[in-house]
Amino acid sequence: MAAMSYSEFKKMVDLSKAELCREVFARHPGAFRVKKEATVVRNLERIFAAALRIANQKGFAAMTMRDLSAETGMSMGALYAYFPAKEDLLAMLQDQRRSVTRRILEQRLAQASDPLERLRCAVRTHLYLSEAMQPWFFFAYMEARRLPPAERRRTLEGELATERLFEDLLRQAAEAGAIAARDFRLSASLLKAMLQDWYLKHWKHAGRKITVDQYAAAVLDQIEHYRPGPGQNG
Amino acid sequence: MAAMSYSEFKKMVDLSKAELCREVFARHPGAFRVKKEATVVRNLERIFAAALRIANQKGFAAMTMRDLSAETGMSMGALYAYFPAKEDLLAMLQDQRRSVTRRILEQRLAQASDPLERLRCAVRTHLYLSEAMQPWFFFAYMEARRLPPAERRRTLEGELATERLFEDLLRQAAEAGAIAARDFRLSASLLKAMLQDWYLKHWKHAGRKITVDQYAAAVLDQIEHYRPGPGQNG
DNA sequence: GTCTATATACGGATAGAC
DNA sequence: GTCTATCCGTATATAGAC
Repeated sequence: MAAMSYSEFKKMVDLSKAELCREVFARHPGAFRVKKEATVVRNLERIFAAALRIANQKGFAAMTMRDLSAETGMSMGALYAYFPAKEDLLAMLQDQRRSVTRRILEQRLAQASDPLERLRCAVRTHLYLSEAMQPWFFFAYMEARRLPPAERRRTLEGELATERLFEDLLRQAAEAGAIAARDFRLSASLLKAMLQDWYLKHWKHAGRKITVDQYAAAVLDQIEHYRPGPGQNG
Repeated sequence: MAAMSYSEFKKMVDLSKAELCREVFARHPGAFRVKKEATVVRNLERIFAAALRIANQKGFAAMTMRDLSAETGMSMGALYAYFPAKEDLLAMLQDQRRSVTRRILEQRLAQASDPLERLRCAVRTHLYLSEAMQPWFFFAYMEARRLPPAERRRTLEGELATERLFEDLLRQAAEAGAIAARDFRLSASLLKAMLQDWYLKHWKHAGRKITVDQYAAAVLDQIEHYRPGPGQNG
């Protein structure tokens, strides 16, 4: 498989707002007082967009239902037809991000078999996902603490699973001789930190006109050109 | 200068809770209704420790003054003798972290002149600071959004200044031939992400029994052993 | 399905005693 | 310096009309 770029990724994977909302509706059939899919999807789009915009600016706790009402143009009564409590809106956003990430990552990885290509694919896919859904990823990271214990555990476990995936991919690439050996667990940790910085400091990278493809190249460059051995350092 | 370890760092730099509180008192003379230094320091210790513990667990906005009262054992009335409003407590914590970071980083860097040593010193010092003051750094990162615009700008500018410092250190080390050339600005960005992950995911690293010295070595290893050139990749 | 109006509770901040 | 008691605004959530 040739290296996929972000624009190709976007053509192949539908992460449109409408599609995300349709999935939420499909995954939680009885969760809404409103029953007509088109209506639910249309209003969820407004709610999610507004909630992510406000919460990512001043924090979910500081966002009031009145803020959300004003930003969506919906009344408070109408909002409560789409989630039983404010806290459930938070869980919905977290859950959808996690579900999409896992699904897409698995799909994309299944298409590559060469170890180095799999590693590159995973890095790029993670960055592309967080680019296409930046507000969702930022929100999930910053608000993970506020989840109820059960949801919190699931999010944490998802994070660790992703990290273990990267650890395995690094190890397999090294065993195939494609990259140099190293401390795979610690390297996976550092790699994850770099991937997360892409969506956590999105405004900074955007201001510098760095594209997600350039960022992916820089991260992969750093990983692939690590060559331990007798150094030139004193 | 020989490589400094975390235990040596802690012997030389006093980042005890009492010392931090003494500095806050010294830096804001008229800010407290209570005037006796010993009393202010003793109570600030309790307040800061409790506030960081609660806020880092569930977020500053979700921490109520009643929570803080219970955790400190002080009454609400007493608390308000140490800050005019909840928001000012937030600013105080942010401000003190920023002030300490800038001061210590400058002090330590002034002691090294060799470019590679300066780079290593900066990386280690940043990690050691965030290890010694982990709750402060975590808090500052997660709650930066909630600051009033003026304070917010100062924090942001401090972050960018630190990143520019790392960019310069990388460039100078490369010009001295100590490390390979690369995109210095982007590399500084990635470096910063790795440094921040140390305190953002502190529980994870601690659970894996990674010491801050091991982490520093891994980060420096990755930077110093980057060797672009004809690769073994297909 | 959506709106207006409101019940109910909780949080920040202060007054005034000791 | 610290405590108790309380004021008052504001937040979530709901009831019931349309």
